[in-house]
Amino acid sequence: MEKTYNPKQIEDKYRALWAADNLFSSNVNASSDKAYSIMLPPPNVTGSLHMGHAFQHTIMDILTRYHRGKGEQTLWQPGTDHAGIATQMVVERQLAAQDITRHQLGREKFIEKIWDWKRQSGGTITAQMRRLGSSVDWEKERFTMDEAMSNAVSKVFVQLHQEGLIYRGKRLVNWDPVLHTAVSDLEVVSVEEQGSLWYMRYPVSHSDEVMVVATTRPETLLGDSAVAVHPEDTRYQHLIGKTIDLPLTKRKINIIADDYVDQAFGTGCVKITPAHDFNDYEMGQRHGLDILNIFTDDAKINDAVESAYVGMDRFVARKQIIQDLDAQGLLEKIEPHKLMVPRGDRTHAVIEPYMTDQWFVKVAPLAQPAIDAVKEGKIRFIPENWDKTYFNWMENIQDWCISRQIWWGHRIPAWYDEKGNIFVANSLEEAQTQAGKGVKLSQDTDVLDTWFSSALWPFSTLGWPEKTPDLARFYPTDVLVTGFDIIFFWVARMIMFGLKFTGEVPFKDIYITGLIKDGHGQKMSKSKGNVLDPIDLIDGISLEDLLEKRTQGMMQPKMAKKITQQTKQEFADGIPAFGTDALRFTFAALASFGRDIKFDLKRIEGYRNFCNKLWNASRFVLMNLETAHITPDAPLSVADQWILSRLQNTKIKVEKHLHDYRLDLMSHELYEFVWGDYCGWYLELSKPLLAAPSTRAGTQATLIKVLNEMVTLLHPIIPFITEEIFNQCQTITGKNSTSLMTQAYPAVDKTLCFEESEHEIHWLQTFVLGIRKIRAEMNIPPTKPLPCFVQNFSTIDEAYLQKNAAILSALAKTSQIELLNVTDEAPESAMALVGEMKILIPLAGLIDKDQEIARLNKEIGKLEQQKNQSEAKLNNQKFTTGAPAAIVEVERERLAATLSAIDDLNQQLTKISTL
RNA sequence: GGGCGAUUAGCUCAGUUGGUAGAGCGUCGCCCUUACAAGGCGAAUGUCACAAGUUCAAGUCUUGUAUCGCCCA
Repeated sequence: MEKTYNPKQIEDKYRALWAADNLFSSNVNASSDKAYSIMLPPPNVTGSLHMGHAFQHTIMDILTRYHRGKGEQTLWQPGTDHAGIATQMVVERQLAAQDITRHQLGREKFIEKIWDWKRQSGGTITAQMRRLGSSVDWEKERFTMDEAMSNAVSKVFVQLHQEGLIYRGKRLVNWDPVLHTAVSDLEVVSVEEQGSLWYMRYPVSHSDEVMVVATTRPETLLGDSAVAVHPEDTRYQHLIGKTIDLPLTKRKINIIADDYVDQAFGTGCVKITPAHDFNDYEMGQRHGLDILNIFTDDAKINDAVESAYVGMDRFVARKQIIQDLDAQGLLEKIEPHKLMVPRGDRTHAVIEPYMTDQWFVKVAPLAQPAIDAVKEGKIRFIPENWDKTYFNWMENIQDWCISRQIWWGHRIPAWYDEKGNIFVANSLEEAQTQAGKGVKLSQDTDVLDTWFSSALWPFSTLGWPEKTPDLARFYPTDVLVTGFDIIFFWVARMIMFGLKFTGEVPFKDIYITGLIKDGHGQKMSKSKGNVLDPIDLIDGISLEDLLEKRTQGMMQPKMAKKITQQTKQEFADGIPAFGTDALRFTFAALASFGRDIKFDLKRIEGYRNFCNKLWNASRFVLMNLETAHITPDAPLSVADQWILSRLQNTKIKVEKHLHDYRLDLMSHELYEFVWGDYCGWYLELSKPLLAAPSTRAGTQATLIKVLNEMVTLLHPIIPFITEEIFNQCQTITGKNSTSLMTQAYPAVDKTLCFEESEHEIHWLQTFVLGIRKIRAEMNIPPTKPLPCFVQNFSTIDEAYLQKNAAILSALAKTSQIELLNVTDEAPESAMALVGEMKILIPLAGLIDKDQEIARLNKEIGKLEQQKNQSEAKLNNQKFTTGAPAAIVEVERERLAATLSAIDDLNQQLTKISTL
């Protein structure tokens, strides 16, 4: 083995091996009586793997590999999402580079282009998943636009329509005037921006009075249907019921009262524009107001209202209207005002609430069973308080706009005849049958929201609506691993559709992960230039390349400069190659239940070091056992029993943490065991044990046994390095297996728990630590052999001393250990305690007297504090009578031990001081 | 405005049914000891945001306050 762990070489090797032997297949363990399944939240096919994916994929892979190792038939279902708008935009942009628009190309040709593109570069993300070692069943990979998936979509649409749960209607939707389509709430990002509040004078009809109306959007004046005030607002009581002569138009609008109006905002009068504001729309419904749409599809003023502004862009119109109002003396004032501006996440255009014909899902009837499923515990959120967010949304749920005015996606299975009658059917043929022969039909031009097909993902991927064996075996799935940002848009909809169409929940657990932020807690984003590519952490990247990546295609050169500066500061030497395993271990270790996870390079460096540690421990074992003949049933030394016992303990905890989805604690447990117990103590213990013929065989067997189990336990987290170690060890273990992946996950073996050995090794550790401490504080080199005495020992101490003489000499570098009677006069020494037993290291020119006095004083000081605490408790009668007897007893023992130690140290102090 | 969350070592975070506050990184010493300097040995560092309450006992439970964050309207 190499002296230093080198991830690159081994990763390529095992990726190839796993693929060649098809070890990720869900056919593995087919005869098991248990099945386990996870659906990968299908990533956007246009996308690439970001840190959030890598994080969640690591979690899913750990769960998958663990259950596969447990012998369960395990499916991790992969696939990608067609991502309607995003994908369409990618291809449109490519066409734009050649000066072609999609309209010039036509719908069919354009869609062909998209498919071409998908075939070419749609595999980016799956290629990256392979780099991560994600053990998904590639044979089952699906794409939401696959034929089978599309059929499922159409079937669901038709059935919901038949049941009256899908309808077509005119409603306000989020409209992207650049893309010319409705977009979902998820695709709208509201950001606070600096705007203005315009105070406009609205003249009351047949009166000299004006009402001053404050608005952030003066151009919507054209579409005003009313002015509203609070019913209890004393300022305006006399005006309710009168009308306003709407400026710049020839229209009259009513003054109405509605308690939605906030008296304190602006002047307490609001203009109501039902066609261009969601709240105004609601109020319009309550009061039967006209809905007057004043915009075209690209947010220019239309001709619905006769005015001078027809054809103007909304922002041009705004300026003009302000100017014109001002000219007429109708502008009272302008105040700077911060407001939330909704923008499309792709186009960055200001989103308009816009009246259009759209298809909707009537959600309320579907929502109730979905709420119940969580309430009844059929589905469990982890961490559980996410259920509150879920309920909060589900209980106030709105109908879902599912149509999009784009070309890429599942086309709505609805046809119109020339009179506008609608025929919803699975195919043109069916629609034709409904419409009658000879009737000319044309299909709806809209496509479905991508989330519509995603909502079917857990069962459509398994073959639904067919009753396939996969569906029977793997549905409901076991856990959904996802972020909280899509609880509404995806998670809730899967539950609703799952229950509706399969009668069962789509998954039993929902593990909501935190969000990966950068080292400063900032969200990673292209525009901030703080994105980390997981692949760069694996392979490493130079500063130059990183700068190039982060500033490429920046809109503002100023930002590019700032990003360059920041990046240079943070990654002065670029990023070293940490390897996949280090990255995965880092993700596991970070997977606590917090909401934000700050990703700090120092962490991954630490876990890379952990991999190196594991590597070198294996190297040690291999070097020592190369020529050994392993006797599995050789008698075990105390140290062997101890490490085996610790191992069982570790396995118990690992299982528990895994079942609680606490991968951070799971990885921490394994980290401690490997680094602390195995490397820190056991390997050191094994050195003298291997040297002695009587213990050699047992230690050889234990070294390899524990190492082998260790890598098997770690394999779900760090599959590559463990696979390599496992394979290198096969000559010693005598196994002849193709892959660690086929090995059973180690179970707890209660017969290997040795309480007494744990006790003995604990004694030994205290002994060694005591001496090390004296050495360190007295500046005695760790290599210098020390003679020492022990005094005031029990029979157990004596037995331990005798048994462990060789080990103590190896670990504490004692040259000899001499037993002294209590009555014997000890030489001038530094002292450490192991329980009641004193370890004495003769000063004899080695140890500075003053230093030892200082050391003892410090030690005594600490113990005094402890003594005071214990005494305070025990002197409190309420404690001694009120607390459980066992607790009181522990406290008593603690005090006794402390007092005895103080006593010993004080004696020693006096002794040394008087020398 | 409604909901959720956070506040623990210099930094990033654990802390399981209340029972002596932990880890990693960083810092400070001493060591290139044949598995590992990507390492070893040792050390220092906390009014657990604040206040009150419950309790024999509170980082942990209750209430309130402050600061910060996220989601929804």
